Amino acid sequence: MLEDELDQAVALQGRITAFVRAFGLHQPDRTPCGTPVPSSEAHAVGELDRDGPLTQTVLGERLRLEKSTVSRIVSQLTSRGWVCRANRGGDGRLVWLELTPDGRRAAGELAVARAARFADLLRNIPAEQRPAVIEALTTLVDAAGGQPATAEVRGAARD
Amino acid sequence: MLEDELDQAVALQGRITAFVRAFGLHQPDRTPCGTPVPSSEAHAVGELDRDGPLTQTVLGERLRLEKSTVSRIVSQLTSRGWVCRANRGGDGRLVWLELTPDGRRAAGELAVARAARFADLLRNIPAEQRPAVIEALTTLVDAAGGQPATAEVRGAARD
DNA sequence: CTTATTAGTTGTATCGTCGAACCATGTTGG
DNA sequence: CCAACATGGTTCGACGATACAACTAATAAG
Repeated sequence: MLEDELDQAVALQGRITAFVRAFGLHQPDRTPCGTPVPSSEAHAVGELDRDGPLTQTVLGERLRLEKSTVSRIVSQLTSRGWVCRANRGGDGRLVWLELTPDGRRAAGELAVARAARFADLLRNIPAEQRPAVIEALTTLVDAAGGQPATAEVRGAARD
Repeated sequence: MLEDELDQAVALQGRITAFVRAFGLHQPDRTPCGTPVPSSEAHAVGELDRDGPLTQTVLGERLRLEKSTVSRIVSQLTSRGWVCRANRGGDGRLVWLELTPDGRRAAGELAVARAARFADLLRNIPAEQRPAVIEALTTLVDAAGGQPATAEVRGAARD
């Protein structure tokens, strides 16, 4: 590796860890929305709200979580009355997940809280730099996504 | 809020959550470095390696963690033989943290693993875009840091 | 010298995730 | 047609990460 590239890697690492810490991505937070919602559930709800009914496996792929984890999250959401598990025809193994009306309402409230949080962040970025920041993040996601966190790679993540 | 700003906030949110998922920032991973190291410990070691001896409170500020959490992490690191707690003179309440030789060695190995991980990421970004991405992340950290995750704000984090 | 204040520790609770073992349901190949 | 394999989910057990509250020990303030 060239010197420059190493420097850049170190810089990138520093920026990302700094952002994780500064933005509080560390903390196992509950999102406020009437009743506090664990963030893993909020993510799942958001995904279901965005892209209609999904099977658990697909939801897991979207969230990049193990099927066992997804199963648990979905159980919590159903006991909250936000999601219903259905076995609609065809393949009897598939569990189709769909938001209930309550779930859709909750999804909306969560989206608002989320938007507020990010709007605050945005407000601290000079307007003329905003498009560049969003663009850069897109690039970053592409770079990270092309190389999904497989078992071998996954180990070094996050540090 | 203007329409544009809302759109941007939504875009920003989408990009950030996508990155968190794609890069595996979710997963409570162990970093490989001979023995697997929990990532919270890896962060602490990295910080101590970078900026000499620190007190626990200061380390907590750097990592943005509660003092109780820091205390626990440090206990794990000392039992691993990587950090020593010292009561060097002056204020008898302060616990000074310093890496042992083993700790420094481990810090080095972790740094290498980390660098490799980020170098991989970087490799997927076209060379000419790299400086822009790093620059954008710096902007983002500034924006997030100016508005530290205080108790009230913290709730909506991460979602 | 009594009363804060500050640094850390310990106890308790919750969240978040994984991997392995297991059970259905489906699919495939003799 | 049935045995062997594959696939979607569930349950179990383990561990990591974090917060808050209650507590101790040391120091600073009055």
